[in-house]
Amino acid sequence: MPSRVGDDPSGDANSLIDDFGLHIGRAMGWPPMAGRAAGVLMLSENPLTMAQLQSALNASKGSMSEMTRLLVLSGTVRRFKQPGSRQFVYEWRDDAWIGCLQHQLEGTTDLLALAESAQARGTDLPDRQRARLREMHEFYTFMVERFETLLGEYKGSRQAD
Amino acid sequence: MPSRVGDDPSGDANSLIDDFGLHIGRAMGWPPMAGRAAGVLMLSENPLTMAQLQSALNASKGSMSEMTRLLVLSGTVRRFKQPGSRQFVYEWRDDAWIGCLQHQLEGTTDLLALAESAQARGTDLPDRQRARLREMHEFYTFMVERFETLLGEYKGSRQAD
DNA sequence: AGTGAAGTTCAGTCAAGAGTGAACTTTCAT
DNA sequence: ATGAAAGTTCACTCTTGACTGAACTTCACT
Repeated sequence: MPSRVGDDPSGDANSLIDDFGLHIGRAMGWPPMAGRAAGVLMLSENPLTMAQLQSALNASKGSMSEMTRLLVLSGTVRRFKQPGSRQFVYEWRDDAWIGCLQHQLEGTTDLLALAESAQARGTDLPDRQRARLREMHEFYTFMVERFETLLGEYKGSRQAD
Repeated sequence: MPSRVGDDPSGDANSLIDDFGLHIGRAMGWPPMAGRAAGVLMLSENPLTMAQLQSALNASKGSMSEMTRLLVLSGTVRRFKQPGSRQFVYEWRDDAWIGCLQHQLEGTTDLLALAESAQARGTDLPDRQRARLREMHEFYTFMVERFETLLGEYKGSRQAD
């Protein structure tokens, strides 16, 4: 079972891949496999076909289909066809981290929505509880606003390169 | 099975509790039960004993022990004894959201550590891959720094009240 | 239109993790 | 010191969700 990474099939590179799987996967709310796929693509010189990804990760075709779907959806990976080829290849995007930041913003926005709904459903509660729901709402309002700023700022800092 | 929330045992309040369980629990990397417990405490007029939490959530003693441990550790809930009582009570903290923000900061710091380790392990890779690892490192450096600012700012905005 | 390769879907299997409850330890009032 | 109540631990069960693989669909070239 060859599992090449870049051109270095060492155990080191593989443990790095697995670390990505565990940590980035968890951070993004992905299954471990998606994080590992992200790691492989990040460390690959060239775009990879699904078959290459599959053998690098020692995984099934079905799983690869799902993972590439997730990665493309998240904005971290680009999917395209090389001219004259009938199969897709996948490549880590230069602006991948913008996608991750956007993803965090979306998650926070969902929690803001929950806070709003909670506040709306709790109008007839005693003062203290209403105050708590208000604090929650204020917190997530603050967070969403700041995340938006952060996203703009990060995009800007990259264009300045 | 009485599951009172505040003084309103309606289905509405319970579905709100379950929403907390699903969304906040997920956001904090907790099991659903911890998020539900957080919800009950947030919506309770008075501090609750473990027995009260248990009956509100219709859960086991062992589970309550673990959940209160998580919540106290996260900094969202305070555990103390009322004078003359032999049992602990649990109360949602005024500064609970600071704990959540700190938690996010810690998660991001872990990813920064991963990025550093990845960069260190990838010094002999070709340019393109090294550049990707550098971008990852820069991204998480940026995020940790900004989260720290955010935390300070949020703390400040609360003191101004 | 026909053919084979590429990609997707989905029912089933397997593993990870949440929750339980009984046994155990700690704590405190007497 | 003793005993009852409070709290913790842990082996087990049950649920959830990740991954597989075979059947199916889509696509591009002839």
